[in-house]
Amino acid sequence: MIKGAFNRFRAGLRKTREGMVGGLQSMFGRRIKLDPDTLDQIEELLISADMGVNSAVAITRNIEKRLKEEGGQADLESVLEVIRSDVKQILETAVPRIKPLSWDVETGTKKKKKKSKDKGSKSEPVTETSPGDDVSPHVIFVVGVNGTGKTTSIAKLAHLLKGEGRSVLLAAGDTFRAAAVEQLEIWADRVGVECVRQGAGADPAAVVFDALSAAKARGFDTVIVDTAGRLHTKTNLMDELGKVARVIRKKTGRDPETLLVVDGNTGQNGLAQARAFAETIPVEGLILTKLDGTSKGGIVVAIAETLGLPVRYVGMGEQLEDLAVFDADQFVDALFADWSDEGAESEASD
RNA sequence: GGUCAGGCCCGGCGUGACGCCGGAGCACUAACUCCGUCAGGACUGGAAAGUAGCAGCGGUACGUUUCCUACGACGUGUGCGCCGUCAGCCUGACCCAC
Repeated sequence: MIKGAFNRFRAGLRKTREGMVGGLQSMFGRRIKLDPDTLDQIEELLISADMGVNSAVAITRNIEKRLKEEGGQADLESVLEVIRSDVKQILETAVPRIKPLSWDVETGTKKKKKKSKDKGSKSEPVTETSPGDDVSPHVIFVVGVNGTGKTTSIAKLAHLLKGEGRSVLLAAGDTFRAAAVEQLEIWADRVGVECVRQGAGADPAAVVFDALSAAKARGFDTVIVDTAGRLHTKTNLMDELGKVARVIRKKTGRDPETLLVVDGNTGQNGLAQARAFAETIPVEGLILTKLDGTSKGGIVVAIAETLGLPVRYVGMGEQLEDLAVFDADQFVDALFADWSDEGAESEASD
């Protein structure tokens, strides 16, 4: 099971890995010397993998330190080791840094503000609700710009959660795009979960409202809400998201688990998207899609570093099974897989 | 099929939001082929005096504008409120029937 996920990471990240690790190798061979030129090249390489300038600079600085310790010269493995542990650290210490402006101010309800944030558990990102309780269902609110793969990811996610024994209800909140509702229904059918819908052009908040009462009445423990794709620059549409989120909170008494879907090929614009969404609603994490076949896998690092948004799930393929819970360890290992295979992984002290 | 709840659609009004365009104010903008004032210096003159005029300063045109102020036109997967038609469509919960 774990091995399977790891292999999927490994396969999906092939291009990123080849670009980065392969680049290092072809640039320097097995030994790397300490001089400004070399460091510049390394930094550039990291940036071109979309890790973000800040991360790249920080990592490069650590490499420099390491090289000094080793007498101005080191082999490829120890440099990779620095990169690897730095990346891991950035991913694991991600803490949300962006709060929606005036989110708490205009809340109509003064219900108990459940701020149960258990960031620690990576293996179980979904806050748990046991099916038996008459607690409100757990709501996963999926948002993102157009064409990032929201609907598909929802299907995969539903599949994944259903496999964990949860009863999942989908809410067809994309009332805008032609045939989006039908598409979600088809997926629901295929996955084998229920789906609440209304006609095209309906108010998404109304659909969600219906879905929540349906979930309560029929005893579903998890509701996944689809939304229409929207450009993060359209403020009125972002407001609409806020409205839906408020409806969810009012109805369930707590914030939904909001996941932002980002196309793994997007590069730096992903940052802008994440920021815009996070400023409107409390985004908890990301689903990074289409990571197979992209060489920009480093964007994970940039987002974690600058916005503090952790990646929760990763999409890497067409199949229903091609969505994996993101795990920093596996990710990093997969990112450097070919080289750690060549022995010397005993050096990994952490 | 019934009850309740909500949404969408149609016509009209008001008020906001956003986008876009226009013009206005502000701001910025002439090293040089703009104006004024022209230190220094230059030129004419024996001198008195005068001439052209750089930098600086003050204006003005062409132009620019990320931001700022107020306005107008157009637009909207835009919020709120109201009036009308209440014909239609969709969804949820509960009940009844099968």
